[in-house]
Amino acid sequence: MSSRDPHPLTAFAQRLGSRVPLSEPASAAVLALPHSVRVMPAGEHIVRERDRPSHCCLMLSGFSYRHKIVANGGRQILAIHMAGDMVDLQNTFFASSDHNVQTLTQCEVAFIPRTSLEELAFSFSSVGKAMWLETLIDGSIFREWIANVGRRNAKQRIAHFLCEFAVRLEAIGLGETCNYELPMTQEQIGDVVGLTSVHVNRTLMALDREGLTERTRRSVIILDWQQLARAGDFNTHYLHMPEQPSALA
Amino acid sequence: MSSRDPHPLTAFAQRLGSRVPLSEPASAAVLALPHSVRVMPAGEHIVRERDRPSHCCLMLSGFSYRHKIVANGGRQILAIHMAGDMVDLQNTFFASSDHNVQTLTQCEVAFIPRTSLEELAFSFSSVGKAMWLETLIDGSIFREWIANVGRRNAKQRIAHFLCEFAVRLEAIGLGETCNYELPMTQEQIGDVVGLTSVHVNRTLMALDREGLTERTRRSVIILDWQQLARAGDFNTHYLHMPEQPSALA
DNA sequence: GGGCGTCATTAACATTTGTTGGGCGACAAG
DNA sequence: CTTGTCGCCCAACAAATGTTAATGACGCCC
Repeated sequence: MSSRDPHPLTAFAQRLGSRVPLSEPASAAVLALPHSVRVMPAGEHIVRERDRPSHCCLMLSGFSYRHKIVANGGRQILAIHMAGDMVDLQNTFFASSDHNVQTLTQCEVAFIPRTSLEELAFSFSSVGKAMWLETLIDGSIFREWIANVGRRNAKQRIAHFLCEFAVRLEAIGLGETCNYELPMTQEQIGDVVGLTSVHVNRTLMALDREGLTERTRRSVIILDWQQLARAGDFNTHYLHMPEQPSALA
Repeated sequence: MSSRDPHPLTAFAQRLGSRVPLSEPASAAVLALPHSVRVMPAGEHIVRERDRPSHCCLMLSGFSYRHKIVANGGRQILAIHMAGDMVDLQNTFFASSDHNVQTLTQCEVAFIPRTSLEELAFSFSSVGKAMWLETLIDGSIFREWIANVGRRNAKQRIAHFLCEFAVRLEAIGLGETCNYELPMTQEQIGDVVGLTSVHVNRTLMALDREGLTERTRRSVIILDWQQLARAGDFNTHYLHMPEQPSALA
């Protein structure tokens, strides 16, 4: 492994360490996890519903999403994942997956055997606790999304999503909070917030017209963070970030 | 502790054991957890948003619910909890709670210190794994709820909720699947499925008229399980129950 | 450079869901 | 027994969102 090609699990170890301080040996054990790195094109399945995944997948770059298909063929996106996210702690301990995971863009992913991860979690309680915290944060985001689709109107939902994406991107050091690429079609945004693509379009245009955002294709510029956050009833509390960036609401 | 008053944590130990087999000492350690039992009247707060809970709370009897309040004063219920559920694994490891938990009926709850629970989880990996599984199942239910409010219409949402409640009640040995007491007002049901109480009423009446259910006050009788499950796009898969009752869809 | 497919945009119209407000019955408090 | 409150039920109307369909822009492949 050359210096131009750092160890692929470094970012993961740092992320866990930011939740719970890791001792030197614990950190080394994380880096020693067996894994294989794969590059996957956009639109490919990482996990399918009813699969019994034997590996857990860690995002190294790119974006992926979880989703479910409902009776009438509608699709609901349940989460968006980006670099550093553990994509399948959610399913690996179940007998079979209850939802799909698919790449949104081209992705580099590291596959780690479920059993190795499990052993590690119970050999180093610091690592176990950090991983547990990660799953709890996933849960917290799920809860916020329930509230978002259940009790907010179209404008609030979309504003909230734009804010969340911005904050999460910045937290991992990709893009500025107020100017980023959103790698999704309006139909996919609709599947996130429980709206049709037509209504997503109406609402995005309205946000632009009101001067809160400025979009061109996939790029989003947030012109007035305070107002957008207010419009989306957004607050970083539920993200439980290690240190709260004080600049944001 | 007399024989008429069994150890309050027995059910909890059994529940964990149904997920991951527990050795004799592991099981004993669960029962040895320090705890204090309290009876709480209906409508009381167990956890408030922004609290830093030092104790985790285990439901012994009764029903409680998690919820968030959004900008316009709307409320979204995020989960319903019943006997045997661990109410606050969700929050105890965070610096502060991101939502509220409140009793729905009178409840008996056992408060267990967070630190004891944490120590136990890392002393006995079987217990740790079982607890982890519990939180993953909570997450799975959250995901299903996102899909429910995001992509199903009123009839589907409510039918789905009625089915879920029925199956969960039966799983813990309370009430039959097709005839139970639902301890919620129609407004609270609305807060679960993201609808107004007026529309919940319309929809419940329609289910009755179509012969799928029969209700009087808080009692629900499911006349045609198959059809109700189909109407609600309901399937027990996401509940990840230890043994699937084959009688249900 | 031309052709093709995907995606954003818009409009007209349909449907679902929300809002308001009133009546009624069950239950609890006095 | 009376009264008040709460929750269920209902109807008329309002608003939000979905549906369908057409158009144009853009990027990609040959």
